[in-house]
Amino acid sequence: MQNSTLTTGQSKGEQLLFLTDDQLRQGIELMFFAYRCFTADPDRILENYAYGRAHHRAIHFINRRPGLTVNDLLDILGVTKQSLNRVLRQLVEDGLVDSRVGRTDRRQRNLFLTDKGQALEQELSASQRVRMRRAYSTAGPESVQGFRTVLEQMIDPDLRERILRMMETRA
Amino acid sequence: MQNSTLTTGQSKGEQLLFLTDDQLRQGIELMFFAYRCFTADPDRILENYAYGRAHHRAIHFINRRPGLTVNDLLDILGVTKQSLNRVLRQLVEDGLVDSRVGRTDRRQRNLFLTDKGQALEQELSASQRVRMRRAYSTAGPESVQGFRTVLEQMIDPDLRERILRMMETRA
DNA sequence: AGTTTATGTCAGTCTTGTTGACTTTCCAAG
DNA sequence: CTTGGAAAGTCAACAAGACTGACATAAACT
Repeated sequence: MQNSTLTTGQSKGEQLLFLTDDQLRQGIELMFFAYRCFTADPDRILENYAYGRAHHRAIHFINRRPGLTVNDLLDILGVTKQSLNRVLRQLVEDGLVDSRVGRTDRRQRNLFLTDKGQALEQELSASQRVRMRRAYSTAGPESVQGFRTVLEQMIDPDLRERILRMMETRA
Repeated sequence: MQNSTLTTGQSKGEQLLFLTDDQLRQGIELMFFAYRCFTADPDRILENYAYGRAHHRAIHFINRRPGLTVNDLLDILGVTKQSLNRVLRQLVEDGLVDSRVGRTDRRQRNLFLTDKGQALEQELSASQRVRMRRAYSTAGPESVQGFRTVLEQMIDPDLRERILRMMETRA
């Protein structure tokens, strides 16, 4: 009975045993727990600054793509402008983010991290990289390749395309 | 310059190139986007029932370990009892969860899904399993193994132990 | 009998998301 | 040059879901 519930339309060949509902459910739980640990590190740091996860995300992607517009960021984060604006205003007020009027289109705002912002970004991402590095090196390169492949496939195709393009065109 | 920032103490051998800061950052972003897509499916379903992600998590683990106590669930979810209680009370009121007084220790409450609860669980987890199955089958068994290995390593050791034990002792 | 444990509850706060309405700025098409 | 609409910012109100702290109750343990 155990581990034998095959998914619809799957033959019982050994090569497909990783698609049982049980295996899928285990993957689902691993995602839940891993993500929680993954966000716990920066969350602890953010407490000291009275910021939240939303601030972290903004800082991360501004660092990733310096000069991106508010609309770009909205697109990436998938939240409303009102929600992002609250966070962004704080970061600008606190001198972590520089919001410059667009040169070609002056309606737009190009976002940059200040030195202070970069310092926090470094601190936050360092804490996550420590965890990733440990997991990667314990698991080994082949596992990491598989990890990346599956995660990519979990992302909606149109979003995946945008992300992969973003990752290629790195600073 | 690109993709060449080695992490502290890493030799430049090809076998360790997957530990550059860039690679780690890409892993971090993949986690962010994949998790968002991963939760988007059940979130859409939950809207129809006026429930949130917290309800989903409770339902998931009650289904996973029928008869678990409130304390067990608190331990797994890592939230406060006040936070869980709000959710649990709703689920009991709405007839999705059955809270029975413990037989050996009558202070405890053993939690079970009702038929109605199981139906919703099925609907929710099915939507996630569709995504997982698609990702798994596209990526292939070797990638899935790597995916699982890395995720396990991302989880704090003590929590990891408990989870793996939970996965083994499946219903 | 007193203490600890498991659970439940009330009140209040915070972050982060939402919607809706409105203004300002500015580009571009008519 | 005027005007329509897009981009951005702002204000207000609200909800979910996390938190803390205090307190209640029942049961079990010592």
